[in-house]
Amino acid sequence: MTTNPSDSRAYFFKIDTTMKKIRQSLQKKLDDAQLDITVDQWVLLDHIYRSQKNGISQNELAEMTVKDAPTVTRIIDLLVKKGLAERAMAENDRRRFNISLTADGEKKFHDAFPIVAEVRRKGWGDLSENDYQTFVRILDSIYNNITG
Amino acid sequence: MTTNPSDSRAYFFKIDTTMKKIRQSLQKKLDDAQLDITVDQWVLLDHIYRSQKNGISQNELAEMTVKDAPTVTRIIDLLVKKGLAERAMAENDRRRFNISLTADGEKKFHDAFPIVAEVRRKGWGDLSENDYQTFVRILDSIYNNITG
DNA sequence: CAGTTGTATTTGTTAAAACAACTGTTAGTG
DNA sequence: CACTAACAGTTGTTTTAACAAATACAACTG
Repeated sequence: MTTNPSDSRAYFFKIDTTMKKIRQSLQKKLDDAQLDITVDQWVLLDHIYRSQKNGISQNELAEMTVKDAPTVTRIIDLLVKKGLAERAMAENDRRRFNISLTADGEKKFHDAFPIVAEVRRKGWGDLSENDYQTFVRILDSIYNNITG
Repeated sequence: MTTNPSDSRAYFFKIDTTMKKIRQSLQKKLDDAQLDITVDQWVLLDHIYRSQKNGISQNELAEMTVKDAPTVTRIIDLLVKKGLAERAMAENDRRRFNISLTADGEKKFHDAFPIVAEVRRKGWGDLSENDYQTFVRILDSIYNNITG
């Protein structure tokens, strides 16, 4: 990072390019393992898995992942087509679906998780716990400054 | 961020969602100002502007922005269609184009820049210079760990 | 209880991402 | 010089992003 005034605070590019590299690396490893899912499908799979006790709506998934509703609809279409997730009508609100994983979906989660964890570890390298807390604090702060 | 072991180091989501919010916010402000460009078009516009002395190839733009060559081809198609950029045959290599901005492209850059800068400032808020250096160090480190 | 407002999801469209396959040009090797 | 490999860019296809508009249902208001 230079001290060129027009570059200072040009952190957008860095976040963006770093995230792109992470996505590319993760996608490649998922492909290599022949898991037949994309990174975005993994992200939804992960969120569904973690909230499976109650079942989760598409809108909730959209908000958590910062995707919009149509995007979530289409990714879930793909997950359903692949037999990894299913839509159950919510009994108290017929507009809503409760999304859950099928047995195959849970298996997929468990197959993919170690790969994701490995990329995380590799990316983090030997950065410290202190770094982690600072990093999270800054990201949260940017997030809140932008949305707030 | 919880201390749940399965969540620790789940920094991918945070980078991803923060970047999405930044993009959404910036896109909205570009739209509000009726600048008629997307965030990705802005990113290319910015990189072309900053390397305009020598003229830059599509491949170089692809590498800098971590987009692949077809994506760059198509975004430049759009910039050219909008009259913001132009392709000049490189005189010493007929495979290559030197991409540069038109007068309208430079005007667009100057019109959009304050908006981008404002979103940057808003996102950064009152985080410190020290934070900035740490943030950049960590992002660079992750980038290198992933690609290296 | 009719009418409005709000919510959950889907469909249509344009832009962008990434891979594969292709054209055309350059460089290197025998 | 012919042959091959490497390089720059384009085209085709599937997935994701995001807006707008539509459908269907729920909740509120008078």
